Amino acid sequence: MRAAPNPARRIREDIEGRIHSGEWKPGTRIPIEQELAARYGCARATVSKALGELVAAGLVERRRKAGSFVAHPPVHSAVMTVPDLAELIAARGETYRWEARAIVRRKNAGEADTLQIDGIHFAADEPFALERRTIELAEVPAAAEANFAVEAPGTWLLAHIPWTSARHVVRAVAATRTEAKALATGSGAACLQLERDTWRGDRPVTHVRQLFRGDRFDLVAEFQAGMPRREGD
Amino acid sequence: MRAAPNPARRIREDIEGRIHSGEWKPGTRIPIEQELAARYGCARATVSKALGELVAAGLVERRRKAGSFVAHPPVHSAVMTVPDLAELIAARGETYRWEARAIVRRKNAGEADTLQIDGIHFAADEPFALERRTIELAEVPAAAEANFAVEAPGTWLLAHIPWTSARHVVRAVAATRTEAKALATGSGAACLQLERDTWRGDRPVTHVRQLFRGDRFDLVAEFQAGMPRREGD
DNA sequence: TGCGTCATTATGTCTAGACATAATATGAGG
DNA sequence: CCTCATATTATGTCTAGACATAATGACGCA
Repeated sequence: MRAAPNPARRIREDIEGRIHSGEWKPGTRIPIEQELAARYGCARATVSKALGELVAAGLVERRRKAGSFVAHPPVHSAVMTVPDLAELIAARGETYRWEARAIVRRKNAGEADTLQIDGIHFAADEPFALERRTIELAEVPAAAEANFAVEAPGTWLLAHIPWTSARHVVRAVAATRTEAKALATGSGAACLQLERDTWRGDRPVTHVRQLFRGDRFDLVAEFQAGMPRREGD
Repeated sequence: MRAAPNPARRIREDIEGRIHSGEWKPGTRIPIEQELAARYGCARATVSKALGELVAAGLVERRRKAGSFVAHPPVHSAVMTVPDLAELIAARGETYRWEARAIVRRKNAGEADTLQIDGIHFAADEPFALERRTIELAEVPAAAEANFAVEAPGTWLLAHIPWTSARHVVRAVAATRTEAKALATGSGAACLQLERDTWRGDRPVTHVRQLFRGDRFDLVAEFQAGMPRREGD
């Protein structure tokens, strides 16, 4: 007879429950793995795996010899998804269109060439976001061949270029007169500005600045204390 | 002789490297676990563990029977830290102050009581953020005893109340005349609005709306493709 | 008392093998 | 040619045992 279909999961959820219910407060020592193994009737490796997942979730801390402890107040962080605009707009049921305004290849003396692209993302034929993007041609030579007049650079890059780290800065700004005109809104309108720098290793790949009309766009971030879960878990 | 001090890690880093270098492009099939085990001279469980970590990192997808594949464009998501304002301002080297404007206990017929708190966060005696918070007293009875005229509710809640999930919505809005006055800025100024709903299980704990002057506050989010690593790994 | 050493302990990692499970590929029958 | 049942296959999970490693705490010596 199998003890249970999913011991590791059962252990994880049990401990999660005790932490969330407040039964085990931050700093509380969790029984040693041997004991948990005995209690749940499984191997120590299974307990260890469950605890490992709880560590990854930020709920538990482990120290050799000392033991496992309930982690101190979960860091208040959230996973923000920065979607590909084409997909996001399609998901809303509106037709997406990209319109390039200017594509400039900049030859920097001594430095690497860059490609700078200005354009507008449309949703249902209304301007949705302004974008200015800089691509480092040294890191992304293939970009010189891509036709950004037709395909949005974000979509193209996502499909072609691997990156390893990114930094986002979100800020509220007032639209300048030019920006307001391009976004079909009033001068000084509140806009959400999203800046993103992307690197591969320690070398910059691309920089984007996207400007959204504040009344047309929200950024949503979710956080599950416990697990950065992937679907149906 | 031991094969190597850290096979799992070696495997993970090797595969990571191949993906980031572009040698294995998105969609590429990764050799089956048996073969990797043979190649690296270790047990299949070890390979499986390494692949599991790469899945958690979003670099790899695994499908039963089909095999393991290099994941398609890493989901463009980022970890956004939503700091406690008192800490954030202290970290800037400015003095923090909370000023409550109105504390209202709302008795809702048939529903649970709520506590609504309006106030302002100050940094260096300048208004930094407006806040309106609603606390569900059914979930947080202790809140009735707390003195929110003195202590900021966010700080108090973080220290006292466990939560399990949160949802954030970030938006750019124009300040109303009242809001602008409270923030010492002009009417219609672009502000970053952060709304946060927090739950314990499926029951709401608190709702906050914070309004920041756009020229005084950024939200920064970082993302490391590869691993939501914790220290020195 | 104070300090360095060493045994102990709990986690960290790995192995070899087993069985479960889901999805694909194959083949039989219509 | 299409459809459904079946065999195959690669991942998913678990076990029992082994050894590594780091940190603690106890012991003994100065």
